Amino acid sequence: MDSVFEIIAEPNRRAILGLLVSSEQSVGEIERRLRMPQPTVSKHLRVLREAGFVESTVDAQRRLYRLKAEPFQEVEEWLAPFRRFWSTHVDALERHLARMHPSTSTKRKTRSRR
Amino acid sequence: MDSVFEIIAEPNRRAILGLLVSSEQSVGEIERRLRMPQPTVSKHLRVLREAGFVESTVDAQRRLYRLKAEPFQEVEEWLAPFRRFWSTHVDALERHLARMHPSTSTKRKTRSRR
DNA sequence: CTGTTATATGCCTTGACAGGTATATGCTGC
DNA sequence: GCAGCATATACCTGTCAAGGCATATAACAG
Repeated sequence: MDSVFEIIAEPNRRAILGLLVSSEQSVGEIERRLRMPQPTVSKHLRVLREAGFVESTVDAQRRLYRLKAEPFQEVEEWLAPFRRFWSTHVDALERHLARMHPSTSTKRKTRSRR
Repeated sequence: MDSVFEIIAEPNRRAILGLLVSSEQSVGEIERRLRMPQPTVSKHLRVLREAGFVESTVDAQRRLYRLKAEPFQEVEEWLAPFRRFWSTHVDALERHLARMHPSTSTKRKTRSRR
């Protein structure tokens, strides 16, 4: 598993990363919040740790995991050239997202275009 | 293959997307430039097309592929919360370094957001 | 020391996906 | 129509990673 993209391809890993945005969490908390078996959590955390997405510190019997920045920046760098390209096509994106996630309300001030 | 992240997890697909940043390309050109067997190119293009990363138009016997914007911005949206997180770290680091080495000029790519 | 909680690891099975090769489809010009 | 080029698809196979379950390690409480 070499690239950061393979790491974030896994939905459960993205869920874990999402949890850690707010604050550091113990394995048990992640297990509880994501309703995910403990070995699964540990294994994904291992992958994330070895890829540099997270780091852990010991707190008694617990281990607290928190995010690290670098791999995210790697994604950011890859994305950069495409950003220049897509910024002219914003309207199409909104239609696209509306199709993919019909429930998600776009919280934009509805300036009634179209 | 449901999420955009699984799509871009494949190195050859990222290579194809990279090629298309500059301009649209035919299958044969991609095949030539990436030194990749033609069926492989076609298969990856199919995946990319079905995921909305590219679209094609017919030009005689050739098909010209070009990028589409939406899926990239989906990645962008996922990345956004983490960007907030890491940029504060970077800023903190810069302040730290500024105190330590007041003479050092920060030659950073101008981070155009926030 | 013993039991209990928290986390990590090992083993096995299963499924998905990428590559290779062959072949099919489609368009063009004669 | 046929020949030739460009692209797509079908089929097969190997690989690899994720999940389930059992078990190992580690730190704490008593």
